[in-house]
Parts: sequence; structure tokens; C-alpha cells
Amino acid sequence: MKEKIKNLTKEKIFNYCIKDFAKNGYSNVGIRKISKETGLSTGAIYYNFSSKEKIAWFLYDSATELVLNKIKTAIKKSTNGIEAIKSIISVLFQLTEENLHLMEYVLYVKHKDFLPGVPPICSSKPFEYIKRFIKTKIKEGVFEDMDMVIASSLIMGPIIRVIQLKMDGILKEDLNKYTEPLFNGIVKSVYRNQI
Amino acid sequence: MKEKIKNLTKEKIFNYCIKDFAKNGYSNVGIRKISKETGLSTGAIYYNFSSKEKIAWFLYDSATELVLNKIKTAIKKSTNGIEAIKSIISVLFQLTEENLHLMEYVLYVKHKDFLPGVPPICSSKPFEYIKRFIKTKIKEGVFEDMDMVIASSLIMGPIIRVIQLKMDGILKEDLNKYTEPLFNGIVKSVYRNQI
DNA sequence: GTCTATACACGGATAGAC
DNA sequence: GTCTATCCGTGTATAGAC
Repeated sequence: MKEKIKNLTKEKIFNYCIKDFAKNGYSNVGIRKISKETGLSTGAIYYNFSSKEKIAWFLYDSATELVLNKIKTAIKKSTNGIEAIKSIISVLFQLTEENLHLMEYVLYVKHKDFLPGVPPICSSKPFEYIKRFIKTKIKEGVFEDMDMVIASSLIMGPIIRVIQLKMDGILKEDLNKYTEPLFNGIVKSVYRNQI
Repeated sequence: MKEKIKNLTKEKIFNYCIKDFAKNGYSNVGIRKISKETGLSTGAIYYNFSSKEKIAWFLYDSATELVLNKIKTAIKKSTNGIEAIKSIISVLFQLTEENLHLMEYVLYVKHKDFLPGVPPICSSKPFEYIKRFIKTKIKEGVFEDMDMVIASSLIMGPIIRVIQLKMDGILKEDLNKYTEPLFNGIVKSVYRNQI
């Protein structure tokens, strides 16, 4: 993602805002603060983004796109449906460890409070992609035949929960430690061929 | 809860704010708007609450207290650990159907953006109560022996996920319909004595 | 206890120099 | 393309009459 941002000023704004929007909330971060913290003038900021809202949209698009790509490659690399679940957990935990602010911006921020018409995050590209994957695996008989709402909640619910515990500061440990045990629990709830 | 609010003005403010804070976000709801929509003057509002933040605290305390009480009675009424899980799901779904705004305010709103020092919602009274319950049941051998982080995520993750789908408007159906199938999935993931 | 009027700070955004 | 200075609206909160 960062590679795609040609413009140094835009990158500075991106890096600062994703951190501060996630930490303190969009409305608590003013243009003046962004200006002060990035060392850029308000003029420079408004030259690159026509409004504060556009900054938030840019963050939203970049962040969801990055998560989508990670998920895609994780699923594609997997040889079977059950392994893919582990890859999804692993890649989301990894991403949280590497780039907590980005994951906070994706999963924790209430975008609809300041981005008019934004889809709920569960309907954003990465999560729609996962839903389609689950649907396929149900059809193929890998996962038990169940309502999509139930299936996606049983799979994604616990994963998101753990990530949020990390974001809330409840969990200090490296999330990768939880990949295996969480996977085991999730599999039991949806996998067809119980051991 | 409403019964406890002796003061009519306070009740008006409560009813309006819990709805609008949840829907549009705390910072997007000004005193002038609250005044206009409740038919009260700003003077009356500030007579009852010394600041806007105090309104938010009042909502937070009342709402978490109500959820805590519902959870408590649900667990106490249950004869065994596994039935208690169903009761928890049921009562939370019921509450969402009856009082969506209240549940939105509890589960969806990012309190830390405007309530300095507020604990993350997973550390609020109702959720701490559930955690203690889970811990007990693990000790008693009802649930499999697993890390508390994993156990509580496998149980609460899917429940919260479904509720958030409702809050996001993805789910139109009555949540009670999902109690049974979700319960079945969750039980498989944590219950010790598989069938 | 509730009203109206108002103080005052801070928000986003723009203009125009460089 | 970035700077500084400034406009104007809206935010929370208060004062003082009733």
C-alpha cells in the first residue's frame, strides 16, 4: 500500500491519520493537529485532499484493499477449505501484530459516523470475499450445511473478538500464539467431518 | 431502568440521546440538537447534567447495568452450564429486538472516544460477569479446559457478531430465529462431552 | 426548574503570497 | 506545492430573567 503512495506529503498524512483516527476518533483529530504533528501546513494538506473526509475515505480504501489482498493470497495458497480457515486467522493476526493501527482503522472505527454512505465493515470487500469463500465450502460439503449468517458468525466472530481484545489492550501477548487453539475451536463448530 | 429515572426531563434526555448517540455518533449530536428534538431548553439540559459528557456517562452506566441484570437472571435461572449459554444468547438477542438503541449504545459505540477512562466494553460489568461464569464452568469440567481468551471468544464472538449484523442492517429477520442454530455451533466448539 | 440570549473557543475550509 | 493569515459556522457552556 505504502508503495502505491507516490506522494510524500500524502504518505505523511496517511501514516499520521490512520494512527490518530484509530486512537482518538475522527472528530477528535483536527486539521490543525494533523498539520502540527506531520509538520505540514493546512495549505499543504488541503492541496492534497479536498476535505478532511477525503482523508478518511483514502484511509478506508487503502486499508480495506490491503486486507483484501492479504486474505486473497492466504486463501489461494491453501490446499483445502479447512486449512484456509487457519490461513485467514493467521493472516489477520499477523496483520494486527504488524500494523495495529491499520487493523484498528478497519475493524474498530465507526466509519459511518463520518463517511456518509460507507458500507458496514462486514460488507466491505475483504469480508465479502470471505463470505463467498465460506458459501463455496458449504456447497462443496466441507463445512456443515448451515445458514450463512450462522456460519460466518461462528467463523469470523471469534477471530474478530480476539483481535479486539488485543486492540482494547486486554491481550498483551502475541496473537500468533492463539492461532492454533482458536482454529481448533472454530473448526469443531463448523467442520462436517468430526474426528 | 426507566423506572429508576424519577425525573421526567432526565428521562426525555436519556431516551433521545441513547438513540441519537448510537445512530449518529456522540460528536455529531450537539446540545442544540438535543434541545430541539426533546423540546427542552439548553438551560434545562444543563440543569440536569453538568456537561454533555455526563449525559454519555449516565447512558453508559444505566445501559450496562440493565444488561448486567438481564444476564444475571438468565444465568441464575439456568439449571446447568450448557443451558446457561443458550439463555445468554437468548437474552441478548431478545434485548436487541426490544431495545436496539440500547444495545447499539453498549456494543457498537466507541465510548473511549468521548468518555475518558472508560473501560473497554469487554471489561464492563456484564461482560466481566459472563467471563467469571465461563471460568467457573471450565473449572467444573463442563467446558473443555482451554485458555480463557479462547473460550470467551468462541462463546461471545459469534453472539456479538450476529447482533452487529442486525445493527448494521444486514440482518432483517428476528434474531430469536438464530438462537438455536448459533447455540448448537457454539456448544460444539467448547462443550466437553461431544455427542 | 426551565427559559432565552449570549460568550467564547475551536472546528473545517479558503485566499493569496511565495 | 507549500506557506500564513483569516473567515465563518458550530460546538459547549453560562448568565440572568421568570
